[in-house]
Amino acid sequence: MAVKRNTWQREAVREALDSRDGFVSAQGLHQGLRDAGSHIGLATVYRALADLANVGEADSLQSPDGESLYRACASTGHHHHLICRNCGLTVEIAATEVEQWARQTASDHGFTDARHIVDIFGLCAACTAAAAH
Amino acid sequence: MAVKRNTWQREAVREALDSRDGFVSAQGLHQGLRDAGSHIGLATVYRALADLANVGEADSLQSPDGESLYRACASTGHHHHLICRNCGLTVEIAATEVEQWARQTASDHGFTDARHIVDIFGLCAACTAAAAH
DNA sequence: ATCGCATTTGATAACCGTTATCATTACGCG
DNA sequence: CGCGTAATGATAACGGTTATCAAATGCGAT
Repeated sequence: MAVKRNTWQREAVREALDSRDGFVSAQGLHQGLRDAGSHIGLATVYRALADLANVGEADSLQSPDGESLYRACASTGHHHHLICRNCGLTVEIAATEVEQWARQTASDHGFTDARHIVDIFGLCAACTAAAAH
Repeated sequence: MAVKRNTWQREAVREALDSRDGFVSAQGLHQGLRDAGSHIGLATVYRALADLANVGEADSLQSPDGESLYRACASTGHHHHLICRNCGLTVEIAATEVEQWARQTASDHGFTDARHIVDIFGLCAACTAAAAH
């Protein structure tokens, strides 16, 4: 484990992730890769995603029903998401103020190594209209 | 299913939830009830918690490792939590500013019916000290 | 108070996503 | 080219949640 090797599988996962706009589940990504003809294994997808998340190249969050969702992450900066609970549309939101608030609040209470979960679930304009009829 | 019946089990779950300060996992709550001498079943705890969450008497969130956590929801006001990822210590934090920010951000993007998840996970002072030696 | 019946309960099995296992493959360096 | 070792992948194990279904129980009607 001393050195990370460059395998085509890892690249495939990275690319597949980049090519998607919203969040994808590990299984979804795996399915997509298989459909595209790749013989990549499920376990490998999980490992690759976990690695990407560790290095900071991907963001992960838990969907309301317990799945882990991943998303290619603009390398710099940490941002949050506004997610349509109906169609899955995802909007990135910069939240500098919230960042600061979170850090501040955590240290006010003596907490260290603070990570925060800040995500907003709602109905996007389109789905709101569709639901209103 | 037309009418909800009042069973002692449902009450037991509600009270057990009220008596706890932070978030509890369904299994944790079940364990606690069993320890307290109750013969309540695991499935029932899950059902009761889901019901409470539906009615709005409880809030639920997903822990980073995929468990569903529940907490009694103070009827008035909505607040967030600072949770020690090691010992589970939970501190309630008022977040008026964040509330407002979330609502604003959502509507800025045309989203409606916005709920937000805002929680901070970290290491509390005690656990930080313990981990540092 | 009692009856009747539909809802709820509870032990367990099924489910689903994730992680571990371990023999096999193949990257990377000399 | 060849070796050592990390990565892969099929599958089993795992843990939390949900479904199943017979038995128990609340609740309105009597």
